[in-house]
This record gives sequence, C-alpha cells and structure tokens, in this order.
Amino acid sequence: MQVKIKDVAKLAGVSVTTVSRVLNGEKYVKDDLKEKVNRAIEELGYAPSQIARSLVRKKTNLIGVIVPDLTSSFYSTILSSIEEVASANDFNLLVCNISEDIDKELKYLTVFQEMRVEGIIIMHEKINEQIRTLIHKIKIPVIFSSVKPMDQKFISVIVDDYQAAYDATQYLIELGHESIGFIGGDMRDITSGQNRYSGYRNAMSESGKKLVYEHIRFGDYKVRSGYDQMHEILSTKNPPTAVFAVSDDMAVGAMNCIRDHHLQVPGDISVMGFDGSQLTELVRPTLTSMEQPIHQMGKVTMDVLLKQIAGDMIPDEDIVLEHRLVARESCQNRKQDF
Amino acid sequence: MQVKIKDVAKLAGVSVTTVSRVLNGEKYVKDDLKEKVNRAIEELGYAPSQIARSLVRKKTNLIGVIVPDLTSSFYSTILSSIEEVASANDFNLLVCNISEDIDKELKYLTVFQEMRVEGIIIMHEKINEQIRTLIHKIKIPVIFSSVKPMDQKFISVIVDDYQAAYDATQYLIELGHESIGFIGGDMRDITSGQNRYSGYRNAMSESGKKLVYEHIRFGDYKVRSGYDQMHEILSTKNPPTAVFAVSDDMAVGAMNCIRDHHLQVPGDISVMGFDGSQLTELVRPTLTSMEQPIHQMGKVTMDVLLKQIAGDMIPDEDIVLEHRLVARESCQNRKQDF
DNA sequence: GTGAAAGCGCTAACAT
DNA sequence: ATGTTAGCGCTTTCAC
Repeated sequence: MQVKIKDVAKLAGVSVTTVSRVLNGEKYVKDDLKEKVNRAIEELGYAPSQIARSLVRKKTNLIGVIVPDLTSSFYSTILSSIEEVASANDFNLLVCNISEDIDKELKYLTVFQEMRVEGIIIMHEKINEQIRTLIHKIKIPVIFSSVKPMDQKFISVIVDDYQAAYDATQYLIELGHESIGFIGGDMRDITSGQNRYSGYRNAMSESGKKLVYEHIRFGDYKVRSGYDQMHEILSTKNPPTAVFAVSDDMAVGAMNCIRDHHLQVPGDISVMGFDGSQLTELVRPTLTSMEQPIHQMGKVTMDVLLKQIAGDMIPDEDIVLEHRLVARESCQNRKQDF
Repeated sequence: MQVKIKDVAKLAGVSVTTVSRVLNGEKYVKDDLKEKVNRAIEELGYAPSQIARSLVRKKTNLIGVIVPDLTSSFYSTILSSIEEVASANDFNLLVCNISEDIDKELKYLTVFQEMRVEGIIIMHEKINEQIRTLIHKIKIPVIFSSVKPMDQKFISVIVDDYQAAYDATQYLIELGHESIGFIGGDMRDITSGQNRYSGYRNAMSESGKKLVYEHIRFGDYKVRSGYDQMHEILSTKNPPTAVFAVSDDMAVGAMNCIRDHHLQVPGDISVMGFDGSQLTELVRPTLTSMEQPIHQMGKVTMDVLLKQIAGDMIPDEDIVLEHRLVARESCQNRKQDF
C-alpha cells in the first residue's frame, strides 16, 4: 500500500493539514514542525498523489498532444520543443500517435477529455465531421500546430504555406528554370496540400510559365512517394530542369530517383525541398529547402496554449511565423553568367 | 463547471450508482434505465472523470516514458511502437524528453511517482547515484529499452551489442579489409559505448589485426560527431580502408566527410553503420548497417511491462533480440575475385 | 500557527 | 435490479 499524507502526519506527530502546508510551501508553519514533517516524508519516501490533488484542485497540469507520425523528424522536432516549454512550466504531456487512424484520434480526444487535460495540441488537419463535433463540444482549449483545419474556431501556429511555396517556386524561376515540376502533398490537406500547390501554380502563371500537368504529381510527404512520383515525372518526354517537392523527405526521394536514372542533381535537375528538416544538411548534395521554423513552431504553440489555459487574452487569429529559403547545393543557376 | 455523474443521475432520474453501472458496462441494469442514462449522458456531453476514477480504483492506466532525444529517429521509432501497444491496451503515455539533462530525469521520475504511473520505461543508461536510489525506492515496475544500465535489478530489452559489433567488424574483415577504423559512442554508456567497442576490439584481435589507435575515435552518436571524428581519422598518415561507426547517424556523417575529402564510398573507404534506421535506405550510397529490430524492441518492451503490471511472471533476465547485418552499398569487397 | 472536518467525483460494498 | 453510503488521498475553509 502506498504511503499517504496521513502516515506522514502520524509519524511527524502533526495533523494532515500541517503536512499539506509544508508540501505546498505555505508559511504559517513553525520551522521545527516543518523539519519534523520533512524528515517523516524522507523516511517514508512519501510522494503526494497528483491524482488526489488534481481532484480537489481541479487542475491536472496535463496537456494532450496528437501527432500524426512520431517517426517523422518534422513532428518529433515540434514535439520536443513543445515538451521543453511544457516541462519548464510544470506541465506534462500525454502523447498520442495517430497514424492516419481517424478512429484513434476520436478515442484519444475522449480520453483527453476524461483525463481532464487542460489543453490539447493537434498536428494534423484531416478532421471529419464526428471529430469536429466532439472538438467543439469539449470545453478544453485546443490549438493546432503546423496545420490549419477548415475551422474558424481554433487558431493555428503555421507559416504562410501559400506564400512559402510561391517564394520557393519564384526562386527556381529566378535561377532560370523554365520547366519546373511539382511534387505536392495530399490535396485533402489545406495547409500543406492545397495552399502549397496554389503557391506553386500562381508563381508559375504569374511568370508566364505554363503548367505541364505531366510534371505535377502528388505524394504523401514521405521519402518513398517522392521517389515514386519523381519516377513518373522522369518517364515523361521532356522532364523538367527543376522539381519542387513540398517536403524534404519527398525531395530526398526525388533526388535518389534522379540519381538512379543516372542524372545529376543539380547538374541535370535541380531539387527544392520544404520544411528545413535535419535531412537537408545530411544528404549530398545538400538540399535547398523552404524552411519552416520548426522549433519555434513548437515553442510558440505551447506558449500560446499556456496563456489560453491561464485565461489570458490570446490572439484570435492564426499565428503566422516567418518562412525562410535556405539555399544549399541542390539547385543550380541555369542563366548564362557573364 | 464540468458536468458530473450526479447531474447525469438527476437528469435521468436514477441514482449515481446506476449511472456508474451503465458507464462500466455492468449487467443488472434494465434496458429502459440504461437508455435513459445514455440519453442523459449524450445530452449533457458527460465524460466521466478519470481522475476521480483513478483515485478510487487505484489504477491510472498511465505509463511514464523517458526518452533521451525525441528528435532522434531511433528513439522516436521505439516510442511509436510503444505507443501502439500501449494504446491497444488502453494505456496512455506520459512522455518526457531529457536531453542529457540528468536533473530533468530526476524531476520526471518524481512526477511519474506522484502521477501514480503504473510503469516506467527508460531509454538511456546514464543514471547517477541519486537516480539509482530513487528508482530503487519507487515501487513502480521499471524497464529499460535499448539500453542496459549497470544494475541487476531491472531488466532490459536489447540486442547483444558486443556480439553485434563483433559480427559487424567480422563482416568487414571478411570483405578483405586489413585496416578498419572505429567511431564509437560514449564510453560511459555500457550498452552502446563499451560493449560495442569491445566487440570491435575482440573481432580485430581474434583475426590477428592490430588496433591502430589513431583510427579509433569516439563521438556522441550524432551526424555531426561522425563527420568530425572521420575528419580526424582522415588526417592520419595511413587512413583505414573501412570504418565502423556505432550509429547510422555517425556513419552518415563519416560518409559525408569522406566525400568532402574527395574520396569515394565505398571505392576508397567502406562505411558500416549500426541501428538500421530509416537513414540507411535514404542516403547514397545506401548504408550497410548492423540492424537492431527497432520496432520489435518497442513492442516487446511494452508487452513485458504490461505483463509486469498485470502481476504476471516476467523473465528475470534481459530480453535479447536478434541483430541482423543488412548489406547495402557502402561496403566494398577488397578481395581479389577470380 | 495548528487542527477538525467537509468535500473534490467517482466506485464498491452493503442494503433493500 | 436499484439505491445509500462510505471512502479513495488530498486541499481548504473555518474554528481555535
């Protein structure tokens, strides 16, 4: 049987109230009593039950986090930043990995509710009607990180995906590429699917480049799909001289595919990624990428959520962080240099 | 104010016991009452408090996990397997990322205790005296995953690091390499530091190869240190024809360094990794690696912990999983072929 | 300064 | 088959 406050009180020869006071660092406890209590705690190896404490205080110090894929370097980096801020503020993370499993998300949302978490962070946007209903009913602060669901009620911490993709494409255009392929994400995703595709399309058309639909394909953000989609693009009659993939993972897959076709990156085909993950510095040639401030994203998400929990005013609009193009080796200037 | 069981009882016109019975799927509740209760629950959007429930049942369904580095693909993959098994058994994960911060571990161990988690998974082995004392005092099942601390009391789920490193080195020897460099881990780590180094050393000496201490260096498992240590090795008079790094990340760093010195992998120098992470398939040339069954490791860890929690008999010895050498492109056969 | 007692939201005897 | 009631381990008035 676990040792409880009563046991400590008995051993110290004081009331439970006094023990509780010492535990919570209140004043109005004489030093000698305080010491007695601390000795008893030490001797019994007593650890106060957060469960009981939560029940009376109506405060759990718990945050629920829903991650689409823990093995992804992008999400796990955000998660680690979230954890850092949470821990510094004495909050604990209840982590759930829902790999495309929408039922699991529903289940976890319910669990979070039952656990009385004080805030919920969601990192994916494929929310169906059932989830939307539940999420609206829950009276717990919810914030989205790195994604923006089609729902005005909740705020997101994101980059301007449209503009970022526009800028990335523009960069390739400025390097002198006429024909630029595109490996997009899931078009059911607004943030990383639709918005990035729109950015690419508009940058192209505003520069008078025509879209070659054979060179436009969609993957699932993972390395494998980048490889496969690149394979399709290379099978066309006139492959593009540059390809923009909306995740670093897909960009790396594309690079590998290009190499397996005995072509050079960036000599024959330039490749641009998106995310600014650890991979960019790790592959050779190093990957030029449209960088999201991944760490900051996690930090800001948690900061805002903590404010929301504290009842402070929080912005009622999305928090848009700066994207930044980091040029590395995978994109080549095609212009004639003098 | 949160809706509670009493509110549901009132609305349904029954006692709280009846509501509780419906909640917990007990029989002995007439169908019409059951329906009334369910309607009330639905109408009020009631979610039973796990906090209160835990208090009386003395069961939290919580597992505490201590990860050394969430951003590492190795640990996050184990974590995702753990999560999968936990979730399937209705356990929730309290996740803590301690990046070399031993104080944070101490703090979290205390938090876990206070949260009354039912089991603790630890994925690193740098435990100091203070932590050892605490961990022994806690009456919660503890299991180590992928590491083995110097402590007989707890079991670990691991591979045979000594044998795995031995086999990896042996493989390079069999490929005809006479001079094999080594990029080890932290020698304070038993599992991945000392044991792997011993495996390398013994494989070398048993084959009559002499150890060249200039070619033996130690890093921190990360890409950067692999690069830096390889740089040192390449600065010696007669660099080896093969290098064995005890993490895939360091192996990739080494490969990049070799390339930056205008040498070929594996033409000039072969590189062998350790872990079998996603990276192996992603870099070019693909990385030959001594594979740990990462997913299985997480699964088995959680399986055993659940048994332990259930009070079942569990093995009193470490659970050693099979390692497996996966040959890819980064190691070359130096023998004369006819 | 310190303690007695009520109560947080639920479950589980026990009674009916 | 349903309800009454006593706790689970703690905090927090309130009284002394």
